[in-house]
Amino acid sequence: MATHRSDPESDGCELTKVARFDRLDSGVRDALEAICRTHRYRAGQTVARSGETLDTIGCVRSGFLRMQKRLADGRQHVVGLLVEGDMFGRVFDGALHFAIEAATEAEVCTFRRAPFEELLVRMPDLERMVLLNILNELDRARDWMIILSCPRVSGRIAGFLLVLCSRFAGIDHLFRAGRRGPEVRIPISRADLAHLLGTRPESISRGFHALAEAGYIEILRPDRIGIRDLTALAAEAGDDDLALGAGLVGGPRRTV
Amino acid sequence: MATHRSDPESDGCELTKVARFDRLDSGVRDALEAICRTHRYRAGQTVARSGETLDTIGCVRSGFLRMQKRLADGRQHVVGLLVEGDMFGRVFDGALHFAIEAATEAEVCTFRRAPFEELLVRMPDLERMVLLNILNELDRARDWMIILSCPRVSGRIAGFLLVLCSRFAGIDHLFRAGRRGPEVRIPISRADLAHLLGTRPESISRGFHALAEAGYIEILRPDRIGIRDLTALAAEAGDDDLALGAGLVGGPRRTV
DNA sequence: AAACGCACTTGACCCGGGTCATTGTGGACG
DNA sequence: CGTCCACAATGACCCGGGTCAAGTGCGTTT
Repeated sequence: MATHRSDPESDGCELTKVARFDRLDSGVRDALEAICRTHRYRAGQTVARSGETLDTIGCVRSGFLRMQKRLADGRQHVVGLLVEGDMFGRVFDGALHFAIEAATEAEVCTFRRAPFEELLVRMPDLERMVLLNILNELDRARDWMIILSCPRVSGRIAGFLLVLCSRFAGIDHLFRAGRRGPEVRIPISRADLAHLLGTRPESISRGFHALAEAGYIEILRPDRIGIRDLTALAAEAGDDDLALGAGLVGGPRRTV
Repeated sequence: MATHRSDPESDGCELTKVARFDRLDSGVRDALEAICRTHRYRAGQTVARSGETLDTIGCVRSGFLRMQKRLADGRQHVVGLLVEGDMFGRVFDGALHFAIEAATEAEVCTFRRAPFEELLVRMPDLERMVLLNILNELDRARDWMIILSCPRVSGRIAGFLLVLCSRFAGIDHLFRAGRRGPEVRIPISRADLAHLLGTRPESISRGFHALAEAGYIEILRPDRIGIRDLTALAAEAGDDDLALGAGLVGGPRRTV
């Protein structure tokens, strides 16, 4: 990691615990462990700046990172979230086109770039995994474009909730079955959500309350939403096949 | 290619003419040529349907393809354009998540999938190229999200024009230096443009004329736009560094 | 040359949401 | 226990653009 990164603590790293790596054979994994370090970030800390050329490849172990681009007019747009298991950084080349920040407390493990790329060349399995990872990311970006294309803010929120549901299922501090249906935790503020969905905090607020009034969701707390009608949400998002469920935030859609 | 594809004519293929392949050594290229066929499509023809599992990897030789997703509510959203040199289809796995149609007359060459993947495994250079291609696509998708995030339609149009300019520079039937500045050809209809930019044809029209009234562009013909003030366009699009210029429609941003 | 079709343009109307301002609300801290 | 502060919610206002409906221009047909 570049040194300007307000140096979070750092220590070793057990890759076996990261789902995405458990298919690799242990030789590859051992080689990875050797060039891996773990870093911790507090919410709001910068992980990488736009334009920066990272000397590492990163992998999120816990928490959320957001990728965002600051625009000339001051607008700031989030182009994606990174959650547990997601990788970032550029293999073989180049500068980032967006900044990466911790959206919540987060653990990130990093591989030094040169040895990582060497490994890539020597270990086709690993290169294959990286390639599939990137394909996944591409799919998520496209799904995200579909969500953003929704003309009404409430539709975009609905799409986002669907994504959260499918992504968080199984992670019990983010997704639980309440007595009246599933509940998701929104891990980011209204302001971040607004950036994410291309709108303003006020409209996010209005959107949530519109969905609540329609009976599709229940606002248990600002950051805790009860899902009451999944199908209606999908319709609101304009999603025909709940395909968004696999969208935006991580989750391998295919395996090696 | 799957057989339902209203069979365009097809013949051999000279890969050396496709810019993206000219860095590969001739051995790899010969191997590719052996599994390559060229197909021609008329504007509007379907190249691949959403959900279909292509048995080929494709590469655009001329013209435009558009990737689009039809939504439950009838809306239809374009998630990207493919131009000369761009590749599509999925290596190693999976169904397409969107349909691919010819936006204009187009030539496409295809590689049968199984032998292509075999080549990938045997030829690291090729796999590297494919990986970089996908990374490029990802960047373009993110840039496109930035354009789509622009709240005003005129800003989105401005962003689109920037992309066209940078992408078309050098292709003289699409981009020429007129006496009062560069001129780009818009290769698709207002209706398509509306789908692309997440709006309606009427607003596209109004947007163009707003930019024209501001003096940023001149509408020589509906499909032929004179660029008068590149900087103002960039500002309108909210782009701080003209980064969009390398966006959406193809164009390797990095090389092997 | 007249008629037709298609794509683009223009106008009128109205709703969603951006914007600004104000008012809750809950947690941290003295 | 009260103060402070950040965030969320709500209200008022107005502009952009979605929508529906004509109108225009150009190429093609007969």
